[in-house]
Amino acid sequence: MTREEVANICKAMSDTNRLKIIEMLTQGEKCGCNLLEELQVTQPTLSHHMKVLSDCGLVISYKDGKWQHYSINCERFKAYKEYIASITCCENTMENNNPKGCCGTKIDSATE
Amino acid sequence: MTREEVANICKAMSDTNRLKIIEMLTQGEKCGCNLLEELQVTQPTLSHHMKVLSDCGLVISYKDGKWQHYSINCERFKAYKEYIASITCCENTMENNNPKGCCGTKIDSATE
DNA sequence: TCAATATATAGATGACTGTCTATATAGATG
DNA sequence: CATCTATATAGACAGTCATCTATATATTGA
Repeated sequence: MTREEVANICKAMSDTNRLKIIEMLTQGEKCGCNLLEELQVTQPTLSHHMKVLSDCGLVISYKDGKWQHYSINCERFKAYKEYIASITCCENTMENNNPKGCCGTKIDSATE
Repeated sequence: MTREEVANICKAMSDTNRLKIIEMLTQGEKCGCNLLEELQVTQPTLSHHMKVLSDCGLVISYKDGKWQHYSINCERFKAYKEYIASITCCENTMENNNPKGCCGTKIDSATE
């Protein structure tokens, strides 16, 4: 997953309404009208949010009659989780040297 | 961590330059001039990015002479990781019922 | 076929964002 | 003090975003 893809996913998740949608989808797939009931937005606004979530690959959907069913794209979200997990801090620096507390590791290179 | 805080962190991470900065800080703390060397932006733009990362609590800094040292706020980032980890999909739904593949779990509630 | 329902698209608008140039502030050094 | 270096602030600008209203499309059911 490229840095740009991660940035796009983060952008999609940078809205509280979309975060709420993702949280709801954690419980399993939902159709648009189900999601709409829980959000204080109009239907076109929800449609816009679902497009944003779909475009970055975080959400997948299929049509079933007049309903559009949405769910989290597990594989895609897993890749995102792995990127986030790779952002370490205390985990891998405290072992080496830690002169100034939790994150205060020394700079190993030059320029100082 | 509230949904709004998560959204703010995601927004801060929704820019490739800021993601690169975070990746660099994974190796340990860095001063502004170190970061600037690796990015194709002007110094005021970097300053802006560091403010965004600081304002959402993802990055902390201290002044040392004329240098400003930045590092990842471990606790804050850990809380973010925990939120992301709580967004489950296959992990907890496949055990129950899974009629349509990976994410196609049935809706347990009403409205259909 | 007609009406109701679910969803998408088009277009508008006010707010926010990433970037720049210009300038200010502050510490280090000769 | 004067100069260099590191960083921050101010202001501008083009682009993007979340939201709305209005409207179109598509499916279901009487």
